[in-house]
Amino acid sequence: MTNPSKAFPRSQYCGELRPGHAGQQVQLCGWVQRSRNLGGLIFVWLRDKTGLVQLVFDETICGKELFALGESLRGEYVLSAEGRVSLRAPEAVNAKIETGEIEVFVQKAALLNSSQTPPIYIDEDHPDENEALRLKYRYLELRKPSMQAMLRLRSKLTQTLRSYMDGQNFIEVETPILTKSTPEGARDYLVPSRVHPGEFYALPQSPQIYKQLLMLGGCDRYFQLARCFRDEDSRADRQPEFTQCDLEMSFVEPADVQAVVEGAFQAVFAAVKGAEIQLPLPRMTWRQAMDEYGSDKPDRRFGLKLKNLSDWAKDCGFSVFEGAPQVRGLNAKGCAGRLSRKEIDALGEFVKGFKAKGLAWMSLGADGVRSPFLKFLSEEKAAELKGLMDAEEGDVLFFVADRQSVVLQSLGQLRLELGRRLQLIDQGKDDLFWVTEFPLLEWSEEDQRFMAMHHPFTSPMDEDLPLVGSNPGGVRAKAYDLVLNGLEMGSGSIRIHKPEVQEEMFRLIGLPHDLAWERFGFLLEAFRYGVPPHGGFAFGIDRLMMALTRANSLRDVLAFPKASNGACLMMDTPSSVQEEQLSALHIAILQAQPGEADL
RNA sequence: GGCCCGGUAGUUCAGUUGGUUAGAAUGCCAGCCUGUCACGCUGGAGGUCGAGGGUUCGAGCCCCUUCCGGGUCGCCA
Repeated sequence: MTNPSKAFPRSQYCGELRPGHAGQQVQLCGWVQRSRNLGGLIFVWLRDKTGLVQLVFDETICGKELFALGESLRGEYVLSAEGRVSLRAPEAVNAKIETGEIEVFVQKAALLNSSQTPPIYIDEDHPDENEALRLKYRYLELRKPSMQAMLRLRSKLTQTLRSYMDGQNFIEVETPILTKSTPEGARDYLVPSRVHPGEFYALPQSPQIYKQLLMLGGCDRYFQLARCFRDEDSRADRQPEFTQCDLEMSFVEPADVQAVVEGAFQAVFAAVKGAEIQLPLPRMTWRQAMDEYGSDKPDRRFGLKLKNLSDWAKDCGFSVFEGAPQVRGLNAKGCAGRLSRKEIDALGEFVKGFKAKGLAWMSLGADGVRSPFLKFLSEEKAAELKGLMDAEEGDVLFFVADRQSVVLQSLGQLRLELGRRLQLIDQGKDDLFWVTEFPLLEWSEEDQRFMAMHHPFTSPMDEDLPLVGSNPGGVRAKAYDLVLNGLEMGSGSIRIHKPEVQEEMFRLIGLPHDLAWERFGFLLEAFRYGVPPHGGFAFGIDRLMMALTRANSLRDVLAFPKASNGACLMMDTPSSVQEEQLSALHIAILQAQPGEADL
């Protein structure tokens, strides 16, 4: 019995019925997927979260009254039905549905609810249906088998994580959602205080400070499936609220944290995919990732590595290359026949989107070498270039000359674009690895100061401490990211636990002593009371789901996602509130309400 | 904030050089049909062409503004 209810008895779920149930009396509940009325015989597909089963209304068996009920059924009507499971004749078997070898002859049924004609198709045959409609009627979309499978997978994933973390001696602690605004980093969602006029809570971007305080609190090993909020524009892989598996450990170095995280991924892959992951995972330094792939989250499922040509370019004869701080190239192996001149020009436009001034190229076709800049090169330099690029007939070479950040980003993005266009990515493969030794700081042109690359509590690497005074930009951090198929799964670090190092860090990012104390005083004070060395990690559950299911968007792995502008189309939120609510919160709206502007 | 794509029946879409009453499929409604499974057959209803303005004798189509959805750059410690 799958349902103890006396009012709505249910002996099985629809999708569970098999030939072995033949002859049994079953009680089912579900929604009408489709009905086919042949006149004296009606076939109805009944659907629940497990799948479909065919009900048969035969007037000679079910009687006139029940037959009339069968005739009245329409899509998404809610039905409870009782009947006898019967093997179908061999020629009547439907191999397309799991329950296609049997059907249920209805003997009793009750119409529990009718339904309007649904605005979206509740099946897998219309995947490209209008996204806005699907979001508005998300509760209908959730009835689709693919959505049900996603929710089950997600539940399995979180159950696996909780059980694994528990086994590793972690305790789950819930940290506040109403917390303090942290000016470094992403914009916060703010919550006005009624009791404290003019003051605000912020929703957490991550439980970062709380988890460090938990280490101070002697918890030793903490984790949480934490909801996090960032008020920044969305992307296909970025939602304003998301869930992270957040963890922190005391008395550890990077390898200790990484071992726990690796184990978690191994457990998850085994549980939800039946896939085995070999540990320890591969590691690659940030420097190597940037040099070879132009990205700190490289997709290594295909080649096309970047080559540094800066030394070669110094006296190459082509002034654009000679005058640039850096020149790098990548070799699209064997693509001369697959990329037309028009497509190469389009790729030139593509890299301009990443601030590159242009894309130099060289095509080594069967009919000879073509390149807009070949005429500037001596035969010797051209030969050198081919050698450096590992070029042979059939290849197309691309080059960008600019300052390092532009060269790396534009070529890194070009590499991904080529991977997609030329379908170089092996979708059957999962590539999971660590990127380590991130820089501690990152220079911000906009603010003309160093910013913490990870966050301002990240510990420098011990061997780089002497560089802090002379070359802050060269200091590496005990910071590490986990990358899966070119997606950043998460990041972590060992934290600073020495007050004097923390003060130095605030100095490096230009945060004056007074301001640091104003913002993080509670933390700095706490650090005076015996901080254990500690570090941790956080990885996105949503992104992990996206990678596991090969989804193109986070919307596909969330029960109730937001649209790209952050709105919920189903509830139509954010929305305006009553004047009294605003005044209770001491808030006045300066601009016109949405919708009033055009009056 | 910038750029690109889209918005026509409940739904997915077509709509020619600007030209008669805006079409198809599916869904919906009615009738017929006892082995369908994308059931079939017959008939019917269904439209603010996202909204506003402009050009024109005439606009779904051209122009301007704007709203909505998707993608992306900036942004995302």
